[in-house]
Amino acid sequence: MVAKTMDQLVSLCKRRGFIFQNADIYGGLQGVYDYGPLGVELKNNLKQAWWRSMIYERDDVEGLDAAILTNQKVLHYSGHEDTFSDPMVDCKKCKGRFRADHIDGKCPNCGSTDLTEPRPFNLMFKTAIGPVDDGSSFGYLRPETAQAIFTQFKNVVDSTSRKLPFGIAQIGKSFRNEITPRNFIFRVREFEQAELEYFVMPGEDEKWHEYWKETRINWWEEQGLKRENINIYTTPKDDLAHYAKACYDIEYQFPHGMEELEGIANRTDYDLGNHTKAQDEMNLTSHCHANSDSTQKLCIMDDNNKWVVPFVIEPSMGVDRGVLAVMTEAYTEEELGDGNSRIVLKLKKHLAPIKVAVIPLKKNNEQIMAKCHEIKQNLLKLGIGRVALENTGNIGKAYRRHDEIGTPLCLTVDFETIENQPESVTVRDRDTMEQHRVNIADLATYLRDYFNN
RNA sequence: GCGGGUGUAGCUCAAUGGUAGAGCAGAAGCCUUCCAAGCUUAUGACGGGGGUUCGAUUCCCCUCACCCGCUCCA
Repeated sequence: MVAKTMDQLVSLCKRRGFIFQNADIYGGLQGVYDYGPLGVELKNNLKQAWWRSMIYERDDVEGLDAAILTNQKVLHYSGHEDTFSDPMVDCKKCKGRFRADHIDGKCPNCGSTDLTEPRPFNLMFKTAIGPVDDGSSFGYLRPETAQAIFTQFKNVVDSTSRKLPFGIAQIGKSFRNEITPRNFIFRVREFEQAELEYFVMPGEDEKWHEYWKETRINWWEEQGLKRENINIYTTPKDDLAHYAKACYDIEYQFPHGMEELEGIANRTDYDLGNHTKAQDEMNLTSHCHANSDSTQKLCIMDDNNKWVVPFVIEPSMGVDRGVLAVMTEAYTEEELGDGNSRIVLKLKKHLAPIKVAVIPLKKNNEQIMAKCHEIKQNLLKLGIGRVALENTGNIGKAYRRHDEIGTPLCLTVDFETIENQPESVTVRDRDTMEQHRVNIADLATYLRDYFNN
């Protein structure tokens, strides 16, 4: 049966080249990981699946790839500078918030001792911009990709003639100086997000919030996660982030527990309200930061020719967490009888790092090797993804190796291939281990059908 | 950040105050070899720094990283 611990996954990731500790040869860097040869393929495939479903398969979402370096004002008006700083405690009685190191267990406001535990805020990475590092010119590494979507809202609307509802999607790195990175790539300091900000008419926000919850659950199931391993957590009103009216978490049964994979928040008009100029004219429902610096009105014309600041529904996924989830789900240890077993990564085929392995039955036979090279070159033209030539020289090892990295199909060139007509190879299925012969002339059609279904 | 634990080869483990051993993986080679076969050859480690000691992988201190709990939420 399936026995999976984080240790097993970490071991597989290193052994096979999915994920390595960053700066490994110097002892590592806490909460930072690098994706290896197979990991980068898997992660790219997952991001591509997201991008396809968000943008190519829809008519109402545009893409964006904004900078990581962020103008300080963006994160000032977004509220991050206020809420994301030193460890803070909240007074549960008067709701005051204080730096943990400035008080000693007692609220300086009302005297209550009913305080929350110190919590880390403002974990943003600050960096000097320009040649002189005297503190006069600095920016931040973005702590989330979302803010650039809000600050570029007007430019996107103006350049694409969008009407509500519509969305802007973005994938990219974000940085948070987490106090406690933990659980492999689950909580890290440099991570990748895939975020959609979906702009809707105020009043229609709750409907769309439900819509995106269902849509995103379905997408995760398409990535191979079993519904029984997914939990939908509805954040209680009292625990909601300052910007959210409501929030669902899509949680997944990771090796270390049921934890958040994606958040789907109703952010109302808080973000656009924070960043817009002329806030007084906007009929904002949120309590926004007074903004004296913005140069644009972040609103859109509705059907009645009235300007409106849209509400925002935000499905925000952790890409690294997604990689961890699909690997967790796919990791399978199977008994084969006689004390024999194999590890199989039963990834969905669109996610598999290597789509097809071409394997010589005997690696020191020139004819077989030549045929393998020829087949590999021809398969590359299909555009189905990475095709690997596997020449370890032992057919059983090659199959086990590709089981472990999730390669869906192995093609083996044997003596029959080079001696008989028409030329054929065996095709071996990762999950069933069954194989059958396919003529080389039919391979292109066979593989296209296989990978398109 | 606090408390607890761990760190020996690519992976999984062993031994030891006298300078480290195995299985598997990886490399080269032989074999008409379809589910981790066999044989030959070569290769590979005490996380880092300091201290005690004639001598430290082992004992002590510091540091780095990972794991568990508190915490967190992409």
